[in-house]
Amino acid sequence: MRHPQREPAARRHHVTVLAFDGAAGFEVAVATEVFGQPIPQLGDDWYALDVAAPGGGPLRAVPGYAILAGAGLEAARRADTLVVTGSPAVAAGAEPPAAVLDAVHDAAARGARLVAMCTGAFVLARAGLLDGLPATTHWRFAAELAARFPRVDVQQDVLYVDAGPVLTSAGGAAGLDLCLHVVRQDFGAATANAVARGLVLGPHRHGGFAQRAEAPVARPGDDRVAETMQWALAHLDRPLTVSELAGHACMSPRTFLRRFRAAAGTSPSEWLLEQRVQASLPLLERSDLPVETVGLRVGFPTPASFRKHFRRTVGRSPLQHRRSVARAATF
DNA sequence: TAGATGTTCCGCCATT
DNA sequence: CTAATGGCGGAACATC
Repeated sequence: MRHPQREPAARRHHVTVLAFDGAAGFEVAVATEVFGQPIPQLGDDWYALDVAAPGGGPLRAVPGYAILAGAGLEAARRADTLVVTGSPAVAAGAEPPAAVLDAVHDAAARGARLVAMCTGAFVLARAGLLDGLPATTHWRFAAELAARFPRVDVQQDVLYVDAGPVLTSAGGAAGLDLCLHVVRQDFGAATANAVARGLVLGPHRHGGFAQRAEAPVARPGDDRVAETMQWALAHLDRPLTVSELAGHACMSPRTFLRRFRAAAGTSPSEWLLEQRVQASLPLLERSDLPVETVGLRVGFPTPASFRKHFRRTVGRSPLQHRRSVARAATF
């Protein structure tokens, strides 16, 4: 399942989201949004998802509502990937339910992949499954995690850590990044991007996909692509061709194209267009430069091409955008 | 608006 | 044997 771009999985990849009383509802929601939404283009070659809780049925969630788990913990026995959610209580020192720890142990023994978001790391740590491994959690709890589980190599200030079979993420939205990272591993960057788009997750992840995050899993060569993306961002104003970028990455254009798509999920030219449009936004919003000049600054040689691509991604013309933002700013 | 010209990018395949 | 590479052709696309 590591690099399934090769061929479709023979059977569906089973994801079980494990939750218990006092669950952090947001974590459960993030996992079910990413893994539980069908992708029409993929049909059955996609995840099958369960939400499992001890005994099944309703459980109190933290923001003041209930979650109705569709399955009991026995569902976790089928899981290829077990998403372990936590609760504020376990972060504060409460013992996770024994049945939950059992399910986690069982999954680990079977070689299932364990994905913990935020306080879920405390559950894995309590199960002893993070010993000797790098892991992370919400910054508010990182010191607590390190103090209580000294054998865990707690990473501060990262969005998520991929330590092979055990993955952990920081709090809140970082869980989304981790889940998308998992999708990317299983189905490739293009599919992960499609899921992100479906969630209307902004493309404005500074520096592009491969840049953000430590991604310890990055394959050799991804850094050269990432560096080249970084370099391209700093030189958007000049015309950038694929062969130029490839040269910068010390690869043939053909290989660069392949690597780029694997890392970013899109083609260099499409990515460049997106970056150029993104770069034009602050100039339109916070300067009085003529539209043509803004276009030139971000690498659109003619106003026509600037307008066209701007409209395609933003949905309105550069001038319309400037005006609507200016109006918003007066309020 | 139509058309000439250049670019991109992907399948194919021999090579490493 | 597998995996990655990079050259080639050509369709699709962008540009002026």
